[in-house]
Amino acid sequence: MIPSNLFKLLADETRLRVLMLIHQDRLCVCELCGILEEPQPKISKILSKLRDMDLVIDERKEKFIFYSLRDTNPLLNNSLDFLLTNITDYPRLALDNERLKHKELHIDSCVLASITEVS
Amino acid sequence: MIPSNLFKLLADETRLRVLMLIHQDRLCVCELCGILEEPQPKISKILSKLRDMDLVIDERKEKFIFYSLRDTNPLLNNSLDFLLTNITDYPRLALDNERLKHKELHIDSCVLASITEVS
DNA sequence: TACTTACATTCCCATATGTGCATATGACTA
DNA sequence: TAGTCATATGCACATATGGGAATGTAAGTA
Repeated sequence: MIPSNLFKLLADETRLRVLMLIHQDRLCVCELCGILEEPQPKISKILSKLRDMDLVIDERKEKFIFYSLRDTNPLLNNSLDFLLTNITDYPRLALDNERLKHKELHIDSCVLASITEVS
Repeated sequence: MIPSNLFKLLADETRLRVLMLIHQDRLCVCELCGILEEPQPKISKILSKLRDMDLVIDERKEKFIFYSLRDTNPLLNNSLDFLLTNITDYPRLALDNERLKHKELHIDSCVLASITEVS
């Protein structure tokens, strides 16, 4: 992939936040919605685009589909890792990561059930 | 700057090519046009935007204005450095860099004169 | 002062793309 | 088999932004 097109992926704030999260963890759509506080169709469309570009792994577990980032693009990984390393400089991403770590406290109980079962 | 906005800068191919070049060297507009084979207003607009964002240093030498990238944004530097390190994976950028190294061969003689004087 | 050269800017347009709302799909369950 | 929940998709719209052509500006030169 041409580098400017890769950066285009990272140029949308919500999409970047999604990428950061699934770069670190396997997450389903409703978990992402919960952490990011964004509407479900928005998240689904983002994941749909990433799926079309073959950048994610999607696995169904019962009613949920879990997404994680495929480790194939060095430039993508470098960018996300750099942000992760310096996450304190990026408040929004840092907050997302806080919520990721404590995701049980921030999402619906139905999702919580599935998480405990999966993990 | 919010990271997605920084990536937006890198998401345009021509602008990324300009950034890569002035990250490595002090170049005037017509040198950039010569190396990139892009029209002058296009390059000027790109530099104008970068200037507005306070990302470049511009210095006039006689008839020419030389631009270089200001070293202030860690995410920007990390991205450009990564591309530079892996430049063989990015043919277009690699070609630009070839032309940068041999720029005397690719640009107008009037510009050549200024280069030899400056360097 | 007129001219040339390097660079900047304006205007207009085409295009791409993110968003919201509504709805569809598809797997699981009672 | 009907219903529910998680996820996906379609449509319409607003917006942003890159591009080209023409023109403006400003510094140096004859």
